[in-house]
Amino acid sequence: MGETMPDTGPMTVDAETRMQGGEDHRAELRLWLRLLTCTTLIESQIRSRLRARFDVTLPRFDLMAQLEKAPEGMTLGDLSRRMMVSAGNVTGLVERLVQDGLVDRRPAPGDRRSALVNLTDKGRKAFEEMAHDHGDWIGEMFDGLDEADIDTLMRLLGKAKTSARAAQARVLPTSTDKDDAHG
Amino acid sequence: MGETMPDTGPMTVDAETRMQGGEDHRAELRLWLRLLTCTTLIESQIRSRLRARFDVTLPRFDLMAQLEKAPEGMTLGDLSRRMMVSAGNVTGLVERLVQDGLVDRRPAPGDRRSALVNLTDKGRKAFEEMAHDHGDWIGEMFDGLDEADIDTLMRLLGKAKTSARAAQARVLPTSTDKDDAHG
DNA sequence: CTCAATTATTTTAAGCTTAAAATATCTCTC
DNA sequence: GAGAGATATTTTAAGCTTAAAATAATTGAG
Repeated sequence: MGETMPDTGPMTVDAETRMQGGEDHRAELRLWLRLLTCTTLIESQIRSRLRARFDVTLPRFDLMAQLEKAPEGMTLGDLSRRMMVSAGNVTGLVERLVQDGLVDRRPAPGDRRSALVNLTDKGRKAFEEMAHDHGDWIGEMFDGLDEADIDTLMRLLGKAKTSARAAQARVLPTSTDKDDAHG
Repeated sequence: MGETMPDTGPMTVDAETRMQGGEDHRAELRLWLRLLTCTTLIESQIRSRLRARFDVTLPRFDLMAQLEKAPEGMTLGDLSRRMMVSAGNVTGLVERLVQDGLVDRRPAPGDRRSALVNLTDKGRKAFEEMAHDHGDWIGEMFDGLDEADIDTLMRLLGKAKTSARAAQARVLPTSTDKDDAHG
């Protein structure tokens, strides 16, 4: 099959052959790498600037950012889900933030398993200051994009998000159905 | 100034006032959060599937992926730059991969400070198997995007990457400006 | 009510990650 | 060819992160 055909560049005989049975995911892989590069690039800068100017770590800032949007406080489980990190991770972060006096935790009313975490006054004040600079940094980082670029990215990343969640749902046994006849 | 003006919703006097001196970065912040969500979502799934099916961590897979593209091997410094992680991080990862027999390291010819890292036969074989599934997973994850979506995302994320690097260059005083090379 | 399953959190062990300091080698200039 | 500065890597300390097991409280079915 095609043994005399010369290599004609990216789309070689091998690649075509491979596509008969499975699929080629070259474009998707390149997209994934670029997405990862972008995120890593921005994340590293934010981390390093937060440390340099405020002596705070990015995960602590992220946790405080969640709390700032929740005046009633959040449980550790809420934080874990919103931040998309493990429960044990949140336990440790909250511990250290309590130590710093930036958040407090108290028993949740009505459920003795849960604790409610809140920003302290000190924490709220510190966060506002950091958030102001953080916003400027993000603005600077995306300076090269115009409004239309941002809109388009929001839309397509939304699509990607939905697609990735669908893949996740397909692979997770999903919850409590012992007799899911059709997956 | 404006002391009798009532609060009229999201765009308050405070927000407008703030915009006189500085800028508002609401759209950019939302974009950053969405970018981060997408990356985290995909990264978590890849990490968990790599662990479940191959008992390997994502950083080890990433390091092997770099080596696979470099038949001549890479120094630790090369790996650190390409993977965008610290040098000390690479030291530890290589150590553990050598332990597993997946890579080897030997003195770099001509520079006694450096070491060249290469995939072993075992490592190359293991990587190829993992890479095959990994490609499928990424393909599945971006299943909801068509070709045009992917092209547009590549283009706009490229723009974002350039913009973020520019911000970085502006803040780093010392740089020999070698980072625009991408292989 | 009672017990099994679920949910919330903590603990543990292993590994990842960074920044900064330390070591060793190299390169370039005089 | 010596010494200053640059580069490659390792070490260290602290903190982040996960998966899995353990603990504790809640819920729901019978």
